[in-house]
Amino acid sequence: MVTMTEVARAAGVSVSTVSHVVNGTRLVATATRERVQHAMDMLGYQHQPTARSLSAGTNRTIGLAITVATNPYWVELIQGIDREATRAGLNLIIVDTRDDARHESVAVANLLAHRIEGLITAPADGWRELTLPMLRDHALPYVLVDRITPDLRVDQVGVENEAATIAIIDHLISLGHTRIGMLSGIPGLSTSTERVHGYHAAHQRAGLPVDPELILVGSSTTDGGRKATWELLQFDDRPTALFAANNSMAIGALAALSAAGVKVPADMALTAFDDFPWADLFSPGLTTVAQPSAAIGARAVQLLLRRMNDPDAPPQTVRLPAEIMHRQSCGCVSR
Amino acid sequence: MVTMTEVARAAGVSVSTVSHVVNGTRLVATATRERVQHAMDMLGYQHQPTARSLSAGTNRTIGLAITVATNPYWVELIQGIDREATRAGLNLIIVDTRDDARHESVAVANLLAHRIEGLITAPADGWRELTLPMLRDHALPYVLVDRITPDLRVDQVGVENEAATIAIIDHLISLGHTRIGMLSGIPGLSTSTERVHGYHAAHQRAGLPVDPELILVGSSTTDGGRKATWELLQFDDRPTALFAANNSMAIGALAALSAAGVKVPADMALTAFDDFPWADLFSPGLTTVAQPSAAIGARAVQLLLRRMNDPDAPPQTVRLPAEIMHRQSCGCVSR
DNA sequence: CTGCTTTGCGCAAAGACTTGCGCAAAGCAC
DNA sequence: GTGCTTTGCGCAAGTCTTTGCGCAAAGCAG
Repeated sequence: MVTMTEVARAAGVSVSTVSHVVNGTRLVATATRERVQHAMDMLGYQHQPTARSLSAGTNRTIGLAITVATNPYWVELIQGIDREATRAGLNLIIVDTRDDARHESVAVANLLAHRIEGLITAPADGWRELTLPMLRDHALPYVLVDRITPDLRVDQVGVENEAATIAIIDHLISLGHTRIGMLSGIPGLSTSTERVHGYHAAHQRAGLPVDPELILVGSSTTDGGRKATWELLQFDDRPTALFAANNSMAIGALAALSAAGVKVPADMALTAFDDFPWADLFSPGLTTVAQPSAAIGARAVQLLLRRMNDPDAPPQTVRLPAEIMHRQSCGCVSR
Repeated sequence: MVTMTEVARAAGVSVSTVSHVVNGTRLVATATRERVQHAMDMLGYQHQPTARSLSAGTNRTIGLAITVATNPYWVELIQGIDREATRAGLNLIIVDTRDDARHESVAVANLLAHRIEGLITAPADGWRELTLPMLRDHALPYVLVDRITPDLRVDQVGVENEAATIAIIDHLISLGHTRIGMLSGIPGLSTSTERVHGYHAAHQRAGLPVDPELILVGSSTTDGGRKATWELLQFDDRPTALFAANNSMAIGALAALSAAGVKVPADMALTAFDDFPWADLFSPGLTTVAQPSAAIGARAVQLLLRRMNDPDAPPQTVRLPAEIMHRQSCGCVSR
């Protein structure tokens, strides 16, 4: 492996000078700089940030701890983070948390061992007990994405769950629906509770009573969505519209409805949180709430950068607006 | 940050002893070892593999360079690699290649900077020119997954594309189909060509002629699949069955067929490569070729381990068998 | 008790890089 | 020409860990 020492010898300068041209940390005469550059090219010098991090304690690398899941929302989030990190000159390395607090903590320990200087994470349930203490021990700057913890003073980015839910429920109400079923996500996650809040708020605003029986837990899975939908279909006083709090449950709902021979949107209107690329390939096309995943990711990187530069900055919670993608399943017959 | 020096002082031993108890590299008297352990616990010592890699040149970390995509196949592959790496005591860090050779090379350079000791990658087109030379320069052990390059003597793992395709086409033929349309993937990738080979081989074996017009490029995307299907529907002598070479194209096909009012499987049988969780939620359920993604990932890790231990071992190409998931879309009315 | 082996541990160099300090040369005003 | 400021660069210490070498103590056979 070719080291700075060799480059220095080849260029006839000291290693400190080589270091300074590599990092641009102090002025180096143009002629000297070019000699060094040339020597590096000749020898094929490869910088070793890992050694730098030893002495300088910095390597421009941030970590992302997230669950690697098939959900397009996560994938776009990761892509958004990756792109923004690249733009900011940061290296990004990713580890899988498996959405499990125990595994999350070992994954983060792994990142820590690689001397990351900041962390972005979509915390699993149990994160506060297992992972957070490690981050504090290391005084590592971090920001939370997707899942917001309101009672914690930390930097975090998510979508406007409540407002978006209100908007879509509102839409259903304006179409004349008064009994709207809801399939809610994994209990305990902030995203789940916020969406339920939105459901209530929309009803209240419209002066409509909420029938608590219409809110079923679908646990964010396809199977959970299917079962919950099936239950709703058993009611004497069936809902006429359905809102699934994420895309997997929506797919489950779709399956249950078609199995039961319920026509969408004629017999039942259907809407969902989370857009996905083939949402309009179903017939009818699914009306969804599209999260700005990439923007959320980018914003997370920016927050992290800010925190890395100023550890004492006041913590910030950012909410990005979502967009309703009108298709056919809601029955409003647009396009 | 607490270093070995501090632990050593606290335990009243030298740093070398601390290092040896941490790594188990030489015999340390039980009493001493316990003192050191205790000191580490008290001080909350965190090992710094990055510093080790400086002097010892090893840190037990491997990298994964892969495209972070919504395709469930990739996701399961990543999960398989992650689990097997954990089992083997290896740390895994992931970077996104965006399935683009240029970006892939910077991502790999990033990994290299973190002193990984091995790499698993699903190479993008152009990999041989941009990334491979870097790997060779660094003498880095690596293994390829998913995409097999037959003319390169390297370690690689993939699925039996040809055999699996033969099996599924055979199934269609046995159901009486003689004109079978094929939607093929991104041209140039080994997976694509192998599946086309399988298509031909199955026909040959059955003594059936191949009509080249029936093989259309769908480029592995939903949209490509839809367009190609639409074209096939225009033929006077329409195919009676369809085989999509990946899941995205299958979804596109499904969309095109339903838009055209073609009933599956009555008017057109449909099968596809790549299973996905909600394949049986469509009606009819999609008959697919399921790849053992997790097993492929695990195997890749094993191959890498072997190569890391023995750089001169003969390169190995591993093919894992796929499984046909019979559902309704093929028209064979199983279950 | 002597001399040899084994067991247990410390010393110090090495590994690749950064950076505070300080020196020398050049530039400049007077 | 003199004295002061810039500009440009080298020296060497420091970062955390590993490991070859070698020393001391303990164990043991004779």
